[in-house]
Amino acid sequence: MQKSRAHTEQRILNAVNTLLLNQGFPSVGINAIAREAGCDKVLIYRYFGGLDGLLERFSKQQNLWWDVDEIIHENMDEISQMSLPKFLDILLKRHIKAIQDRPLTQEIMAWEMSASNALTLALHKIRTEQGMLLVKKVRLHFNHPNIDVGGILGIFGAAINYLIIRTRHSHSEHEKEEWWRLEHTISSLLTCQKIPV
Amino acid sequence: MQKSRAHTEQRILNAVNTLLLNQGFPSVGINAIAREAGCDKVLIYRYFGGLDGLLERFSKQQNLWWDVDEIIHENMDEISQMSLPKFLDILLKRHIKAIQDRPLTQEIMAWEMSASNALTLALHKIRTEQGMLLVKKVRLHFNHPNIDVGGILGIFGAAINYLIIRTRHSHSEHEKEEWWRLEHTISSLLTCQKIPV
DNA sequence: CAAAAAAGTCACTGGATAGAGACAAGTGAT
DNA sequence: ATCACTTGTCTCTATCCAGTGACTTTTTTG
Repeated sequence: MQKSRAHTEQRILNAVNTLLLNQGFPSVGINAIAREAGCDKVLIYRYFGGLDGLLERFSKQQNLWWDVDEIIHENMDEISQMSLPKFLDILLKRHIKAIQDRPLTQEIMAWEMSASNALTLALHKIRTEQGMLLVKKVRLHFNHPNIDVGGILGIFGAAINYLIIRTRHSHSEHEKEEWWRLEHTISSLLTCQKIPV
Repeated sequence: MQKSRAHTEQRILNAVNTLLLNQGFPSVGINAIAREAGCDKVLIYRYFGGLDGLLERFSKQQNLWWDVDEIIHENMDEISQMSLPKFLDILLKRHIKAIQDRPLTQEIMAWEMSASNALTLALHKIRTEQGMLLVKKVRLHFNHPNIDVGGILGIFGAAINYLIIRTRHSHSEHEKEEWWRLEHTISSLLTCQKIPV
């Protein structure tokens, strides 16, 4: 084991990752991280200035949220041939996939429900920023000023986040079916084909 | 201070309530409860068999969730004059109010995101039961077999829960407006008046 | 009134936590 | 090679936590 600050810092950062994924956020503390990293906890204070500094650094080297290009990768022509509901439906499906692919983000979103720290703040910031960018971009292509695109994406996004967080540790076969049902219901609500008056 | 088991038990149960509301679920432990109740923690073990037993008793004397009658108080005639979307919209607005009126439930729902215990299990049980009853009752009045009433209520319910949990400790004036916007967007989505193809 | 049962107090164990200080070992420059 | 600096280990304090056993006080019961 070499004596190099860079390597130790990385081991500590990796320990945060491992602990969050395997034990969940309640286990993330100075002692547990040092134990997992195989180093002394005093190094966490020296190198990162404590847990909050560490989490802030950690947040910066992680890809915690989608950016707009991960959610919209059509060109202008393809978009303009679509209806707004259809397009929103696609965006939400990509949002689901993006969050499902980020178990770390799921854990931090769960953490967000009970506490505030450098990690949850970083997540909140990037999510808000990208959310506004996304709405702006959608607005650019579809001119329906009386439609609350942000509100619609916000509601379905909230529902998706809630369901992902609550089911993040159960991996039954039944679940795939549930997610399929969810996506189907979202599509129905957006495209309004299913509810007769 | 009298020496009566019944009174002490009630003081302990009240302490759980106070702690959950004022300090949040991370503070709910044997020591803190005993301190708040002004008694020795050994009594919690004797009377309730430990924290889990206490939480189970606590859950039984609380009104943690709506029952169907709190959500549907129309008679059959009134319902049959309504459209299904309009009716679901009303149900969801009542759900919002019912949860907003139960700060204890909000806290337990937040707890649910990070742990499982007697309280979260009790909440999960009653919520599932009442949810199924509600869907059943709606189905009774509106015969639209191809509409996934449970799915629709599930999605909007999830969104509402998520937003309530995340904003449960911030009481800005701005928020009332946000909730109004939320209800408005839900109405739009259900009644499908706002999204042209 | 006296004995038994219940209610309540106190002190302890064993384990975990967040910090800080003292010290040893390695590294680089002169 | 020596000196200064960095890296890393170890120890110590002070709290907090859940849980248990021994004890005293009060209440109930015969």
